[in-house]
Amino acid sequence: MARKPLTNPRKQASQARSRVTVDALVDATARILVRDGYDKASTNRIADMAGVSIGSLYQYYPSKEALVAAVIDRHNRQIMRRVRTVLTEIASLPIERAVRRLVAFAIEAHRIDPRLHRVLAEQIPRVGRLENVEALNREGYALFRDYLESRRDELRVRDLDLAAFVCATSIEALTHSAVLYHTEMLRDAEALIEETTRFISGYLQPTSV
Amino acid sequence: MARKPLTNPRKQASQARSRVTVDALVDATARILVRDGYDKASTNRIADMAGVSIGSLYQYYPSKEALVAAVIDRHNRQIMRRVRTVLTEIASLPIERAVRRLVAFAIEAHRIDPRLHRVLAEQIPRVGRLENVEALNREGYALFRDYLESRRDELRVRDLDLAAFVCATSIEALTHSAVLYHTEMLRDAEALIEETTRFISGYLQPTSV
DNA sequence: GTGGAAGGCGAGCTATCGCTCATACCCTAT
DNA sequence: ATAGGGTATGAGCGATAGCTCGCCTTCCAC
Repeated sequence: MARKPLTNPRKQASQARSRVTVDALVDATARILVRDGYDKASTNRIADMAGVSIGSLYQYYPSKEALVAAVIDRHNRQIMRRVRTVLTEIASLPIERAVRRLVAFAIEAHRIDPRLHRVLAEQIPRVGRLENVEALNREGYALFRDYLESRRDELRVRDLDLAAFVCATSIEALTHSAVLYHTEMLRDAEALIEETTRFISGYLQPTSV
Repeated sequence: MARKPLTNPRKQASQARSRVTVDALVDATARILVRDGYDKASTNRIADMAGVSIGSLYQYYPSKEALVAAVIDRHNRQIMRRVRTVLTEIASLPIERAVRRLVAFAIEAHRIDPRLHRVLAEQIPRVGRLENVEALNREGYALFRDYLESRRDELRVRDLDLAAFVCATSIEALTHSAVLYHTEMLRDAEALIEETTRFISGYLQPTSV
């Protein structure tokens, strides 16, 4: 079951001029994915929108999948940078406040570019970037697990790995679903944040109320 | 923003012979989606696998998307039938037992054909079946909400709609993720069910412990 | 038993896809 | 100022996609 299509860049751009080209290509790929979807995102069209010839495209990326992978990787790097920042910020906060901050962050993050987020979420599996994404997910769990570890004696949960999985997966699903499919909920985002916080911290803490 | 590609069947099969043909087409589409993915699922290939000519394929479905939509609709009907059954079964159960049953069911349901479930989940948006799926989701929420309503005085949650959304989304996300991306968790499925049940019913009930 | 509708067939059309390659321009180190 | 690698170009190739259309077969009401 050998994976044929190479999804890694072909060569590094070394001069400033070509770095512009590469950026334009990745940007154009993202824009077309959002505007037209994966099927309509042909390499010719991407090159066109980037204002670059098809030949140049293939200088840097061996396939359409490689371009999509580049968009995914870039997006994930941005998200993970934010995630790390937030998790550092909450390190010293008590559980409920920490959870509230995390939930608010998750909503913000989904709101940045919901349509790109959605298209990428859909395309990740077929571009073989699942492993990378899973790796980042696991990093996220691990970071949150560390936080839980530091508050262990305030928790009622036993298995911290499991708890981190439960919390992270739920927060992501709830915010994802609310932002993408139930936008009416965001009219009162406070209520959503409040309820989710109660949900999660009620699970973690012995009995808050 | 008119949707061009028609995704509805072209005509109803009236004779037994043609119903067989239509079934074969939908089956073949599902099998090819699972085996080769959406990109490789050409109409020629589908007709081939169904043992039917492309001409016949286009008698009943105007496009590849329509076929995928047919698979999605059929799959969703099956799932929803089960969901309704389970929600009827749990109607008389106390909260914790009801939630446990629901969680166990969700895992079962995801395990039936995980790969088909996954491919369909990925393809739903591009086939414009989102509305249908959302409608079914909402039916699911509503049914669960009815259950909550019947146990209102045992609950500590105020907004039942919100609570139903929170519970349903979380259960689906946790079981989905566990079955598709963290299969190692299923080695001890009991633990997962137990924890999720604690998670959800702890949120719903005043203070169980 | 026959005529018309329902069903089935598949060669082949057009469009577009991903991608290559021969050619030419730009930049920088010497 | 020039050599030579880095960069950019786009016509066009072979493959395959979705899909049509003219024709044949099967079914069924009468």
